[in-house]
Amino acid sequence: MEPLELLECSPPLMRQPLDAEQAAGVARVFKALGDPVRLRILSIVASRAGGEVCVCDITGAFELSQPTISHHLKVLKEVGLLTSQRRASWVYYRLVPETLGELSALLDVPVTV
Amino acid sequence: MEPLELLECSPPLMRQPLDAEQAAGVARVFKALGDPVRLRILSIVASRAGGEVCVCDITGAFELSQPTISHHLKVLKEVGLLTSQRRASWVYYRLVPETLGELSALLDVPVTV
DNA sequence: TCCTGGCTTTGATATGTGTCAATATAGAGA
DNA sequence: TCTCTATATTGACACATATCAAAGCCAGGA
Repeated sequence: MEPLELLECSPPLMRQPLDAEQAAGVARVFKALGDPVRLRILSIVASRAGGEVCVCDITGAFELSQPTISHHLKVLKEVGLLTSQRRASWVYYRLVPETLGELSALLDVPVTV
Repeated sequence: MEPLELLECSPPLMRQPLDAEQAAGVARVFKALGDPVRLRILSIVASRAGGEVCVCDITGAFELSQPTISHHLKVLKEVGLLTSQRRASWVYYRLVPETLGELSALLDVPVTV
C-alpha cells in the first residue's frame, strides 16, 4: 500500500467537486482519523515535546492490548499521518505535519458564505 | 442522536492529548468524512454557488441508488456537517461551515516543529 | 548461543457499514 | 380522494474492521 498521494495542491472543498479518485484518496486519511483510539494516539504524538514517542509510551495510555495499538499505528502510518523509526529495541513514531496540513487546508471553508 | 458537541474551543491536536470523550466526539465527524461518496457529496454542496443543493442534484451525480444517497446525507447531517430544509416537494441541503472550521483548526499543525 | 524484552504479524471473531430492493411518507395537483 | 413525484425508512446481505490471543521477529545482553 503506497504512502498516499493526496491532492497535489489541496483545493479547498469549496473550489469544485472532488472527482471519484481524489475523494478516494482523501477518504482513506479521514477514515484513519475516524477512530477514537487513533485520534488519541495522534494527539499523544502531536503534543509530545520532542515530537517522538515510542510504542510503549502509547500502550501505557490505553487499556488495550499491545497488538491492537500496533494495528492502529500501522493504519496511521499507511495513510501517511505517522512515520516510524527503529532505534535499538524501541520503535519511535513521529507526526507527518504535511499530511495534517493538507487535510486542514481542505476543510478550511470561510464561515461567511 | 444529538447534532454533535465538538470541542468547545477547538484546541489543535498539538496542545495536549485528547481524552477519550473528546476523541469520541471528533472521531464521529471524521468517520463521516471517511467515505468517498460522502466526501464528494460534501464537495458538491460546498462548491455550489447558492450554497444549497436539492437531493435530486446529488443523486444525479452518482451511479448509486437513491436510498444510498439518502443514507449518506443522513450520516452527514447527524454529525453536523449538513443541514436540510424541505420546500415543497424538494429537500435542500446546506453546509455547516462552523463544523468544517473546527475540524480544520484541529488539524492545523505548524509544519515546522 | 541462548534468553529476554519490545514490537509486529497472523488467525479468529464479533460488530459495524455500504449497498440495494421494497416499502413508506410527504407534498402538489387533478 | 386519487395519483404522481421526491425523499426517507426498513430489511437483508456482503464486506470491512476493531479487538484479542498466540506466534513470530529483532536487537541486546549474558
